[in-house]
Order: sequence, then C-alpha cells, then structure tokens
Amino acid sequence: MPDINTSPKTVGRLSLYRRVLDRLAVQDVASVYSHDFAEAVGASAAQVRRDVMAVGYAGSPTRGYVVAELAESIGRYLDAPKPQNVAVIGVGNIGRAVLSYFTGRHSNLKIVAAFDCDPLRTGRVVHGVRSYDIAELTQRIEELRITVAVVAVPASEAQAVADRLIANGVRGLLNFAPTPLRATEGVYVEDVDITTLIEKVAFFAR
Amino acid sequence: MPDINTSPKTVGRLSLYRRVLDRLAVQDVASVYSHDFAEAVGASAAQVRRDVMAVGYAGSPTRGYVVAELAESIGRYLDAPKPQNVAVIGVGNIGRAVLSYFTGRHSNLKIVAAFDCDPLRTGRVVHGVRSYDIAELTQRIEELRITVAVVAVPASEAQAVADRLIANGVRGLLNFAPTPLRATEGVYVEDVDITTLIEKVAFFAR
DNA sequence: ATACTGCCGTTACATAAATCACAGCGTGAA
DNA sequence: TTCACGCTGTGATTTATGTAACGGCAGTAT
Repeated sequence: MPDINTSPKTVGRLSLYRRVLDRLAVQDVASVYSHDFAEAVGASAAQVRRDVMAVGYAGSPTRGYVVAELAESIGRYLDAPKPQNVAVIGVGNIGRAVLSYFTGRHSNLKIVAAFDCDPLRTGRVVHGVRSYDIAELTQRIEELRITVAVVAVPASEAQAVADRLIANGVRGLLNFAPTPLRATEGVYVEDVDITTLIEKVAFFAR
Repeated sequence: MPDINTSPKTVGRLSLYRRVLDRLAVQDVASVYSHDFAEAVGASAAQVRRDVMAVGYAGSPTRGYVVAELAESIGRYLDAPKPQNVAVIGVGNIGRAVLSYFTGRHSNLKIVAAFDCDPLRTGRVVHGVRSYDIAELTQRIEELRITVAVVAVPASEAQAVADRLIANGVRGLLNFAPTPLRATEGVYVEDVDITTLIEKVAFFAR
C-alpha cells in the first residue's frame, strides 16, 4: 500500500529516518521519543510525528517509537515488494561517485548496470557494476528489468538519454546534468543541479 | 541590494535562468517571451515573471525580456560584489566530481582549495585546484578568504568538519555527506543526500 | 489619430507544507 | 485505586509557495 499521495518531501525524510534508525539500532537504542529523534534527524518533533503517521506506525506515549519496529514499518512503506533495479548513465566523475556511494549498501535498490558512450569506460566493471556501451541500452534495460536511472551525462545529451530511457520503460530519473529534464506524465524526475546548488549556498552565505 | 527575503527556491531558479539565458545568447537569441522562456527552463510563465520581478528587471510587452539585459540583471542580483572563494572538503569521488564540474566555469565563484586527510590525495593539484592536508584548514581559510564550502567527506566526520568550517568563518555549506548538518544561526546549509534522492525517485517510480 | 493586439507587472487566490495546540491514554507513584 | 505526568496522534492554524486573473501599455495596422 504505497500511498502515492505522500509528498516527495515526506518520502525523502522517511528515507533519512530509516538510516538514522539503523544507526540507533547498532548503538543498541531500543526506543526514542519524537523529540529526541527529531534532534537526530534535524527536524521538528511535530514533523517527525506527522511523517510517522504517513507510514501507519503508532508509537507509545511511554516508550516513544520502538526503533526496530519503526525502521521495519518505514521499510515496508518505502520499499517495493521486489527489489528495484537501477542504472547509472554516464561513467564520468559523478557517475562513478554514485556507483561507489551506493554499491552493495542497499537491500532493495540495486545498481545493476552502468552505461557510457566512451569505449574506454565500457566493457569494464566499475565499483562492482558492469559498464556497457550506450548502444546496448534498450536491450539491457529490458533484460535487467531496470526501472530507475541516474542520469550523469553532459547537459547536451541529457534530454536525449532521458527520452530513450523513458521510451524503454524507466519510470524514475535522478538527473545530475545541469539542465532540467522534460518527462512524460507518470515519470518522476528529480533534478540535482550542482552549479545551482553552489550558487544558492553562495547567495545566502553573504 | 541582495534581498535576503528572497526564497531559496527562487534563488535556485534564478541561477538556472541565467545559465539558460547564456545559452540563448550564444544562439543569438535577442529576446524571449516569458512563455517561451518558461518552456526552456521547465517552469510556468507566471513563475518566470514572478521570479524576474524579484531581481527588479522589467521586460517589454512587445519584445519580452531582452536576453542580455536579463542575464546581466540576474547576475547583479545573485553575485556578490566581489568574487566568493569556495573550498571543497574531501577529495573522494564526489569531491573530485565537484572540482571537475566547476573549475574555471564560473566568473564569480572560485574553488580556491581542496582538503583531505589522506596524504595520497594532498599536496597535489586536482582539476586545477591545489589540495591541502586538512590540518591546514584554519590557516588556509583565513589566508584565501574562503566563505563557502562543499562538504564531501564520510558521514562520520561531516559534523566535525562543518563545525571547524563554521568556527573559521565559513557562512555557507553544501553538504553531500549522508547526514544532515547542524549549523549555527546565520550559516546557510544545503543538504544533498544522494541515497535519499535515489530512494525518493525509486518510490515514485512504481 | 485611433482602435486593437498581445504580453508584462502585480494583486488576489489556491494549494502545499510546516507548525501549533490539545485531547487521550498508558504508566508509575502515592 | 486514584492521580498526575508526559508523550503520541491529529485537527486547526499559520506560513510558504505556486497559479490564475486582470489592468495597463508599447507597438501596429487601419
């Protein structure tokens, strides 16, 4: 029961909550109050309670949230029933960073392929992920059942790549190219423009 | 006259607008209507007009916005009077990606130093930027007048690094570590958590 | 000269997101 | 057993953010 009514912001926070909960579990913390947990995740207590409400978990007034249970509830809520396969398009600096960041660390999301147009970067295994020539895109997407892609190619090629991905059934895009991507209805796109982010920070830094 | 009342979202869009305008200028486009420009930046026409209002530029009913003039107005609005110096902390995959992404491309923001604790990554020049040992942080920040920093270190060290940066006068942080940063009042922090972003995309991709 | 045609600037409205505030309840102490 | 405490869940409120609507005006054609 994935409520698609849930706002992207809430989903993002829940993802963070889960990781913080995992860290607490390692530290043998059995339960936390919304107040303390809010501190740990950098949000307000009310915000935490509201987000937790979305996943349908209920804490107790005396113990707060049971760490293991809440983590498990968030997982049931966020994760698809079957693991989702992810591709990284573009094995430049950012692509490699994503690969190294993510590989083997996640139970329900697996980066199963990387693609590039440069022969020097294909046919190899980068951070544990096989890298294919972009020409094989259509074939591999189907074969590997890829539904999510990380776009890390130059701006000039980003939209063309995105169009191909979408045409082949990819439903979610995380875009690092410095240009916003157009997508058809039903495809979720998250643009992460590093230049814009630095400029924003610089603006408010003065 | 930098209106700090401006919302971060507007500032982010203005940064994007400027880059798209520069692209249009290269293509010898003299002027654009809000409608067409909105299409190019992936926003609504009303949104564009509203954002442009914030920078104090006025278009004409007949020509729309004059590309060169609007770009210049946005620059005057976004850019500090003197160029701002930026440091990258952590020369791993993400740090290097930021360095290669940004170097030499921006007129008003200059990455003037990189830092790492690994001797193999320091004392060298990476993508045109000199890399120092983290021990030199305090000294170099003052010497190079650094006011903005990109944090690209492991989560376990991110907060400690941020505290040092802030203590030395850095006022804006772009954080790629998978943990939210706490900062004192007056310091602007933008968290970019790649894991969270991929999970969010994956969630809405199903 | 004058009426007409878009498009911009701006105000008013709608939606989304975060915060506040309080009722309800389980527990521990008296 | 009863009371008081403190935390959660949730409706109400406030605040941010985006969208719609409309007056006004520069230019053009008649």
